[in-house]
Amino acid sequence: MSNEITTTTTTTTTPTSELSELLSDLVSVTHRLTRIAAQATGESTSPATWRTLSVLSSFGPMRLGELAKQSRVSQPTMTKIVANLNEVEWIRRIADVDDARAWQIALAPKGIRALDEWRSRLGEALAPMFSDLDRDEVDVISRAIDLLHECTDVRVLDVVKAA
Amino acid sequence: MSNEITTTTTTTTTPTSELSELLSDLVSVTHRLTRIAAQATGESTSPATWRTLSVLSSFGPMRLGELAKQSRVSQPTMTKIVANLNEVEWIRRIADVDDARAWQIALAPKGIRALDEWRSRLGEALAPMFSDLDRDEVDVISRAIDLLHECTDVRVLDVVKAA
DNA sequence: TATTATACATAGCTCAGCTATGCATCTGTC
DNA sequence: GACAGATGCATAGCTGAGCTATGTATAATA
Repeated sequence: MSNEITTTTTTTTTPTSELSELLSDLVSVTHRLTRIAAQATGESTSPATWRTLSVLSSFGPMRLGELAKQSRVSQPTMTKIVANLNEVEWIRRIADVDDARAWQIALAPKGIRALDEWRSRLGEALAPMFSDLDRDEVDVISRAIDLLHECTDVRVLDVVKAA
Repeated sequence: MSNEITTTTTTTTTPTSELSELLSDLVSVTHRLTRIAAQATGESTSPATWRTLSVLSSFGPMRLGELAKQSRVSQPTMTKIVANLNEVEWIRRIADVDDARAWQIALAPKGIRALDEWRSRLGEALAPMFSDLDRDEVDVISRAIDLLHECTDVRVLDVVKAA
């Protein structure tokens, strides 16, 4: 590494430089993990689709546009994703009683099953790489994921507006 | 869940089912983070390219094929990436003295700078979302990243050794 | 009722990544 | 040392995800 000069000694605040390195590392390792997962499971379904299903699973039915924001894709992209998901009956479109332009997109039983199966496949594919971890280490990762969820879930919206 | 029979009873091991959930969560949150990063920084350069530069930065010069494995892309894809990187002079191709078919791909000064700048941009873009974290929480994430690195890098090292 | 805003759909493009294959070089066997 | 197969990279061509721009229908409002 080339720019290691700026190691500060403060106790509580995290200097931006350090955060930068941390976050870029995270993005790197994370992206690698995604690729490993994709290759290991021979995935044909796009990550965005799984993310969409996850969002529906976590937050319940919502409009297509909202779903697009949550899943971080453009509205036209979400239109495609939803169309595909509809075709395989992983979701249902429910007419919005208050607004004839809109749909509520809801997870269908098949979608729930598919999501579960995906998670299993993912776990099976990746587990061998993580088999050496002990309880504590798994716990660290688990807590980190929770933190990342917190940080990316809610404020996401604010940051998006700013950009 | 198909192969849950093999869950051992030792106290320290983590059942596959839990790992599955954990890992799928990780992949989800991770992918979201990637998209946030991409959108926030208005990235035009592909993640694979940054990953390639990171690998070179961490492990030093290596062959194109090896780089492909490390970065988890196919060899033809890496050929493209390297061609692009070469064009903007972020890497240099060094003829391999032992094998006229091969090149050693090395990070060039411009590439080092570009990588640093990317990390900064990433940090600046994402830092606001993580500003509320205290030292301990940052530490948890940091340790998780280390663990992930270990778990995903292992074979990488073998591959490196092999060469 | 006419105008503007909003929600989703469609069209068309770009680019990353893949497989299949080609070409050059290396390695091993006779 | 020459030929066969293996290996390293390049090229061709395809697919699919994502985007912007725009269209169409409905809402909201003056």
